Amino acid sequence: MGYFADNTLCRMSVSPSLNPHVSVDCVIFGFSKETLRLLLIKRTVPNSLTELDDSYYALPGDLVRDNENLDEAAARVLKELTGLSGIFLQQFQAFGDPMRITKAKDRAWLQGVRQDPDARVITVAYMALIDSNKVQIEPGSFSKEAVWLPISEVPELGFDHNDISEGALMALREKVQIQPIAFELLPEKFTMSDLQTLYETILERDLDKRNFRRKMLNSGVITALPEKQHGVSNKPARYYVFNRNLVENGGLGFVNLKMEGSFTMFS
Amino acid sequence: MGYFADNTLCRMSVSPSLNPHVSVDCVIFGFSKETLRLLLIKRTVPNSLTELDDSYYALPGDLVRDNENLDEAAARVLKELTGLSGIFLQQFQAFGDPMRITKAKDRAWLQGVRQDPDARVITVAYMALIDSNKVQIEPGSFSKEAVWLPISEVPELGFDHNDISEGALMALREKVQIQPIAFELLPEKFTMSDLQTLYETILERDLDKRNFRRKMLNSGVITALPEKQHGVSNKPARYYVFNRNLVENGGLGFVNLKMEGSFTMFS
DNA sequence: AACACTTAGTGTCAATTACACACTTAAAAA
DNA sequence: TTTTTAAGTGTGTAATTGACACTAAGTGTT
Repeated sequence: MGYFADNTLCRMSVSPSLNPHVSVDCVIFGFSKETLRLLLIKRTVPNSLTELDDSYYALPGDLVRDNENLDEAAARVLKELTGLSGIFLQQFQAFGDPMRITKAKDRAWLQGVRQDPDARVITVAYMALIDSNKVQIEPGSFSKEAVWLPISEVPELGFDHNDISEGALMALREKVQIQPIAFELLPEKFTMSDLQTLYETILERDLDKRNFRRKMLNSGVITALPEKQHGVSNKPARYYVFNRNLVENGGLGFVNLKMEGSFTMFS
Repeated sequence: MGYFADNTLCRMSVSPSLNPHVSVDCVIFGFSKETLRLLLIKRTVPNSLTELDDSYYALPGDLVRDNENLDEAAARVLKELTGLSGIFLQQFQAFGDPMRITKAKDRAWLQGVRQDPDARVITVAYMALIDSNKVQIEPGSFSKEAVWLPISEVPELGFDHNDISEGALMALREKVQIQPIAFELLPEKFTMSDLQTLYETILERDLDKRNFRRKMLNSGVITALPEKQHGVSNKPARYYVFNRNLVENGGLGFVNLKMEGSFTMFS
């Protein structure tokens, strides 16, 4: 009933040509087994009319509530799904094509879940970077099932979520070369090889081992630990940690990881 | 009456905690007299209750219509105000704080203009880069008055438009160092000094003349014309043009204009 | 105990790029 | 003719990039 306390809100729909809804969607990246993955949820169409194939994958997302801002809404979605907060979460683009919702399955799902299944929804997309080991998927309000799928194996998703995912991946590729954020995908302690493999995976290109080490160490964004690997059947690798505090407090100056063949400026 | 053709739309407000409206706002940059400027509109509060000071500046913007996507809405706002289309226009951030509309003047203005003045509005912000000489301000639907104000003299704006403007400026500073977009702010033909002054203004720092010329010329993004200035009381400067086609067709590879003191990667 | 296997870890040199720096040139105005 | 103003030009040093191959330290096998 509290919803109706302010009945002016009901007038919102008086000018329907101007009234799309707003949601947030989270493109959640993880990295395991040398593969970039997305955390996707499985939706089952309620009261399905079609006999077969009535479930599909989608990005976790939800409508934005009145009492929260966009960042808060995205953080809420992330927390409800993974139980985690304090995660790297960055808005990257709003999607608002009026034709976003055309697929039959999408409409069927909305029919069962939304008050107004035909309303146009504009979505603000966020990307999250998670150490996927930390995630205990909570079979919560969004979905009974959530899975990490390699980005190369992401199937056709609901709505325009394929577009959104691809946008996120492109944004990640760019950001990773400008800001030291890749670390968010690794555990606290990681080896230099872990880090290099991660960069290679994101950028889809090989990097020189020695040059990579030199750059990373010179940049000052990581610190070597005394500790090494145990129980590996080869020379044990040293562990490193990301200097989160140093980076966030600007103790390092600008750190830029540029494209090969790029042309840089200025004096 | 057409508004009510689909009465399901009226149900949108049945769950009022989920239904913000969506607008676009344009941060329109221009460059003249060696100054970066914003194109702002003056809004006069209709049926003003307050005696004095019933007008204020704001970013041009409008609610998004049902039949257009976000980019189209932004282009429409830009065109209605300036008469121009085909302008550089890029989404940079969505703003959706529930407390966006708290100022008395904003509420007063909305009261006169919107069906539901109390509705929460989420706005998708765009930045536009214009050669300000091209603009013939059309006293159209948005405003009787629009002005170019130096960014250093932008007053307190309506809503959260100061935040949005600052966000746009930061985004511009970053983008200008990654992509050759500054040219959008200059006329077709410009001198090397024009270009350098523009960069210096945006980046708020001095650049070395010789290094700047060398970099720009080596980058291949501009071409020298045979033509020179006339009627200046000093050595006439050569004119250059931006190689728009070459850049847009990727004929140049990546062009990156980096920060001083930056640290780059990879091999 | 010796050896095979696997991944970690290390240094140098050549080429490119960044950065700092000061004088000459071309036009108009005085 | 001289003054004034902004345009235009080159070099040397330091820093960074990028290419490249062998040794080290463990485990598992024979």
